[in-house]
Amino acid sequence: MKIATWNVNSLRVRLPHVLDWLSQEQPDILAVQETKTQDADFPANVFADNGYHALFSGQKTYNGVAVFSRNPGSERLTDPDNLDDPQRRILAASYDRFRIINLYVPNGSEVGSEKFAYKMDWLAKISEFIRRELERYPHTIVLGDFNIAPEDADVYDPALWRDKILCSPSERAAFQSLLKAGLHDAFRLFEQPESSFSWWDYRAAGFRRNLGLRIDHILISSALKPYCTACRIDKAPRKLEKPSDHTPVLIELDLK
DNA sequence: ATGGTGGGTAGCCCA
Repeated sequence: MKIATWNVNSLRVRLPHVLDWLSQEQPDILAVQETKTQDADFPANVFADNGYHALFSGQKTYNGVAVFSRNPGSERLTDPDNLDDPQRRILAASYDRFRIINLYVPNGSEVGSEKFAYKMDWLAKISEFIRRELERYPHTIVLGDFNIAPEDADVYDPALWRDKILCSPSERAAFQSLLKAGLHDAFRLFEQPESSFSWWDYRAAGFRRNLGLRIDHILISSALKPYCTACRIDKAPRKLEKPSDHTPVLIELDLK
């Protein structure tokens, strides 16, 4: 079983890349972020034609999340009880053997800014929500664009990024607090190449020079951890013409 | 040199 996450930075623009990737990789689940597509315009029929069910929670211009899956999902949730937020950043749903929680964590702009305060508040509330979900659904995968590089090893130049947005101690503490709820960073369960990143700035030829950060993650619950057999970053889509600035991260689960 | 590029959308916001 293959499960992936990808910030596509506009589903409309990236539709050919997403369809090609689904056809090549044949994942069971693909969670995407930054669809920038309101629900009325979501191209669900295109995915149905390609053998994928789609759940989505979108808005105009900004944000938006969706989950594509071979089998239909159920118990869709977009608005946790403790989070009153018009921004479409979360989509949870249950599949045959596990629950998926797809997150588009706020970027936060700059440490200390109003958007940073929103990010930290959002993270605290989502962390509490995830704690409750884990109690109800022990087999859970939390994945998405976390907009947090958890460790210096996840940053091309840790000195340059020290205390900066995506790398600040409070963001990293929020990430650790998520793990403490009973989740594991699948990427770090396996040996990985050095300088592995999931996002590269469009500016300053970031990808060509591998000036990236690992901010897209797949966290698996303790109950699922024994069944996770691999986790990797697929850099191929980032090499295409007009790519997203993020590239897919995926895990393999051997649930027997 | 607080730059640079890209998406959505119509003069900017957001990443």
